[in-house]
Amino acid sequence: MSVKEHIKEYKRELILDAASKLFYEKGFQKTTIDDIGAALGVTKPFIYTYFENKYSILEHLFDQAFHDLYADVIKVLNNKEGKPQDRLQRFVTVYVEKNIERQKITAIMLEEEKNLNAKKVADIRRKQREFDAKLARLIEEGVSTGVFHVSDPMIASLAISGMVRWTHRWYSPQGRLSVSELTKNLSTLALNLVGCTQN
Amino acid sequence: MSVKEHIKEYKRELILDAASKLFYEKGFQKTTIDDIGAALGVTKPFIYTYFENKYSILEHLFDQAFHDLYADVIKVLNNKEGKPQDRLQRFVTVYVEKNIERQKITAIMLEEEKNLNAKKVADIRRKQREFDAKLARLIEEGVSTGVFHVSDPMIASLAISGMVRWTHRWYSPQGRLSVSELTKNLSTLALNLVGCTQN
DNA sequence: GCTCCGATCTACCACCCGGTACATTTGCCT
DNA sequence: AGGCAAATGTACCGGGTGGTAGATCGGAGC
Repeated sequence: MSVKEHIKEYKRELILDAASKLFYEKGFQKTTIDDIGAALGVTKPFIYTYFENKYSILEHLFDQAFHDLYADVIKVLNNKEGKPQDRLQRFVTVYVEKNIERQKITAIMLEEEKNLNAKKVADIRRKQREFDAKLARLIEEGVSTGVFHVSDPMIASLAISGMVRWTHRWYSPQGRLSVSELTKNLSTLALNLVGCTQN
Repeated sequence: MSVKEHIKEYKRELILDAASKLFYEKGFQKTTIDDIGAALGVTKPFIYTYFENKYSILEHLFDQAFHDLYADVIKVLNNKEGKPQDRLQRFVTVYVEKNIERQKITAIMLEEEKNLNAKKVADIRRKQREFDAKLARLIEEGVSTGVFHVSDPMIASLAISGMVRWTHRWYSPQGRLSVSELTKNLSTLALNLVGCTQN
């Protein structure tokens, strides 16, 4: 990639950053392209040389999110080394960390899904289901080896996801809890939830 | 209340119902007053005789939601009869039922909060915090009587709320689970989560 | 059957905002 | 330095949508 292309890519990132901040604060529909421009000290056509239209900014934000939010988490889920209880603990830790680290985009993904086209929504839903199924399978392993005790691994999987993803609504880095205290607490609660009898 | 006023009230409810359906499907900003009118086979000025403006429809929806979503749940939380584990189980059951029963409005409350004014948001946040604190207190009681085992009741409270509220994203009445199976499962998971050692 | 009043509709306005044509500037290459 | 292309700004358009004024319809009471 040439220097020029690097610069172009960097400008795209700046736009995406400004947009994600505004989408998080005001919502997609209520932020105008002029708002994004103003945040960068730039005018509308600047934005349009880097993105086809307003919708495409949101779409890129979702793509970026899936890439650097889920990549690591899925890696942890796919790593079959260690006992199920250790794997679950590692998973919850990374999942919580990622959710906090990228709180804005996490919130946007939940709140602005309606503004995506049907194809993109279907794509996201599919990835989400795969993710949930992977976690369910991990829980199932723990059940079959006798360390976890739940009657329905899929529900437990969805319960854990809900527990983790809800953090974006209440956790503040300025609050009484550090991220590591939070991850420690939530991974313990997750192990409780699946009825883990060993550590 | 006179017959006339009853009819007026009924028409307001019809508008709110149509609006909530559309807000759920398309989002607040993307649904027009004409959309709402069309859904009712009626024109724009009809809506405006019952609501001051578009925003006020959303506000009434939130008020209604707090009234008939939280009223019963808070009642259960306030009811101090029985052992903590029974109370927690009752709470989760009712909370899940209400979330499913009023899935549309539950989703709207999470996704459209940005469209409320600052005062209303502050009001909602305060009610939410009170709610979370009440649940935390229940968990704390269980901890102090030795049936629950969590290090931070507030986090456990928020974890349970997340677990329950997430259902609106994945539960479908057409799916494999009945509501009662769901409530049974989730209340068990909640008891696990708080490390309940008795039943 | 007539009148009056309230409920609802027709028709319209005005503004906001996504998007674009074209002018202008900037900076790179020779 | 000069010229050229790419990047960015100025100025504008046009559609969509919240909101409203005044016409019209319909029913209750006499």
